[in-house]
Amino acid sequence: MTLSLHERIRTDIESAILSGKLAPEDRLPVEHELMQTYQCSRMTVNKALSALAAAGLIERRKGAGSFVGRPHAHSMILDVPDLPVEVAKRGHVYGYQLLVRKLRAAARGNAEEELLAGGRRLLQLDGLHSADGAPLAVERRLVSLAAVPAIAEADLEKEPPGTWLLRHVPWTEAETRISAVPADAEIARLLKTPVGTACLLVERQTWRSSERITAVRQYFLGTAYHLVARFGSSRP
Amino acid sequence: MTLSLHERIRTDIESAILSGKLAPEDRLPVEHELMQTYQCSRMTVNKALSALAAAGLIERRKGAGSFVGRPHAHSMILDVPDLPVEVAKRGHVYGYQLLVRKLRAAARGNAEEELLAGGRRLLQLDGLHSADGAPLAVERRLVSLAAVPAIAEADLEKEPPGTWLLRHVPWTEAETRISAVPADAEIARLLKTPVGTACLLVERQTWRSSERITAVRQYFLGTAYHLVARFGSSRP
DNA sequence: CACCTTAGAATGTATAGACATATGGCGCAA
DNA sequence: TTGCGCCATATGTCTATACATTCTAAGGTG
Repeated sequence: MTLSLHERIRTDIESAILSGKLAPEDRLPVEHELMQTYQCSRMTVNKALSALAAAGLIERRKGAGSFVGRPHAHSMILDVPDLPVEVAKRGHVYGYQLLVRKLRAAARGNAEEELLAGGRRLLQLDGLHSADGAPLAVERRLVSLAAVPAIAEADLEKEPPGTWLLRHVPWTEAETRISAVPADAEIARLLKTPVGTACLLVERQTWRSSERITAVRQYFLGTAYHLVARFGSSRP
Repeated sequence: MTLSLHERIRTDIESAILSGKLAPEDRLPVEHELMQTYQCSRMTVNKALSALAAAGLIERRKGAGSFVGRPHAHSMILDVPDLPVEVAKRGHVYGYQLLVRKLRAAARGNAEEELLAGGRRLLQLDGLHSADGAPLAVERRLVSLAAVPAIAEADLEKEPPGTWLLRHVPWTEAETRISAVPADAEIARLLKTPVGTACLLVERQTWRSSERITAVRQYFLGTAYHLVARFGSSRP
């Protein structure tokens, strides 16, 4: 694989930074120096440096120069896969069972639900995810009918609502909270596990622009599931 | 904030994708059409499309065209904050206590430890994080002396090793596993909680290129801590 | 009908130049 | 000495063009 010139410039600088030859806050050669070094035009140098800046490795300041960025943006990519797909990838047979389907108003005094409902009704969907027939997770989901009227007619007996929503409703923003909680009586019964078992609790809300679409709480059997987040380029 | 032209083209297409106007696999207008639409040169269009491709939102195929990417959408940004900073941000007083500091060889037969050690010794660091004096998390960390010889002389009594490493050792890749486990006897004793309490277990390994730097297991008191991941721009 | 060739289309890379705009340091003046 | 303004510096954006590379589809040939 022969690299193009701007890729070569980019990787040269990248490895200088990663190897420590260039330390954080160090100043990089200015564009005209790099033009001379690589005997190329300024646009080519610019493309390489812009890519590094977009990746967060360097910081460019108009009028001042280019500088190596502070150690790291401590943020990683968290894969939040579709459960059926993820279970299948691990070699198990995925199953879903709809437990509760209920059209109702937002609970009075529950600010979260009232924001989600937006004056109209909510669709509550409780369900159980399983792998090879064994319970994996139980979820309670609320969907805003104001935002997604079409879901009232969707067939959600076999297909989990998360998957349906993924395919039918584009969202622009989402927030996920991850914590560990003991299973209460109801969760324990559904997951066929003792009360108090450690569960991974995933709470997620999604928006389209500023309109709230759905909120979900998923309780995973702690020993049977984990999330993975990555930073970096490689791929195991 | 007035956007530059290539930024405007980029955000226009971006919002068309996120709003669903452009579906995955859809073909984008070709560069010459966009030149006409925006009355600009091809380089400007190219810059916008290249940025979208770098971000993974679109895929460009030489000779064929540009296409909206597969919904790689559900990967989110997970903040992996420095614990002292995070605790302070929540308005508590952070504390750290080093429990064990031990230079040792990799455990025989433990492939993970042997890979990390790389033929040399490991530094084992066990410690307890607390907020307002109450135990928050216990961690066991192994650092490769082959990769980070300098840590042998570091003062790690007050400053947690994670913070020291963040400041002194650049890493290029990291992987985090998140799961929920019950506290065993030792963890429970250190966290001053009953055996079996639900704990959030965060396991992280970091590399510089292909050289392993450190591996850590952190047990968080489930009720006292949570992680947050986001997708999208705004939101508190 | 199956296969090969080929022309056109679309992106990839690179050049040379122009003007815009933010920065920081130097020198001049109060 | 201090403060202000100017200017050289460096990046930001954009143009117009050129040629390379790869894919697609049309059309011809056996």
